[in-house]
Amino acid sequence: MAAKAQTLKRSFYERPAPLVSAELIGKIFSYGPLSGRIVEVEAYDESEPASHGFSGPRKSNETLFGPPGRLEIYLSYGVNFLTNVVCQPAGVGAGILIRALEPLTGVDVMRANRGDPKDPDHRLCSGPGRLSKAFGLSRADNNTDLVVGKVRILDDHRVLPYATSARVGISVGQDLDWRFYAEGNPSVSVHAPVKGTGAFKSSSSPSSRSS
DNA sequence: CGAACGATTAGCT
DNA sequence: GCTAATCGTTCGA
Repeated sequence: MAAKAQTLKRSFYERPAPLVSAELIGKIFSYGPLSGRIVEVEAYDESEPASHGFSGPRKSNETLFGPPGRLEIYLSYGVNFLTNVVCQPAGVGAGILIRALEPLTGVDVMRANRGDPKDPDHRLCSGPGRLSKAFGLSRADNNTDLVVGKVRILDDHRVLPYATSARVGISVGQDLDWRFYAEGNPSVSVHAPVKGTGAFKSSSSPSSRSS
């Protein structure tokens, strides 16, 4: 029977970020005619320096400290917009970075938004900056409500197995396994493997792997 | 007030 | 594999 997808309720987001993260894997990220299944996320918390909310509430990260169940769009490296889901009760500053989606509908629009006609489907939303661009999300969409707004996260009751690992792209907080991803899914942004902290010998760089 | 850096990505060696 | 692009925020003098 075709399980109909329904919008996640507010209460879904009103829980700790790592817990919500695990349950977000397999859910559907939807914006108008565009949709994609969530296959990779990372949890963040104000209590650890890896978060851009670590230095406390600011005008720029106001959304992150606001009510749960909203979208926070954040400009990274002055180049890319990253999409976050605000979690926890208000004021905690916890969020979830959406890192990758498996495109479901509106693939042609996504490709147009990305501006690369040759981009294969599985790569359109393979990365936090990429999926934001594919969905046309920018700073103007900051603070969008995921429960009653134009962007929704839907549950079609499909369960997707996931694995966990340390988060990527950060220099601190790597001891926490707060990255959740659908193992084997081609849309997962398989970033560089977690590197050691510089204790490797000079000859131990087997970079002979081809892409 | 100036310098440095970041939850990334695309493009070149 | 490595680095530039690009801008808002943070930190130090």
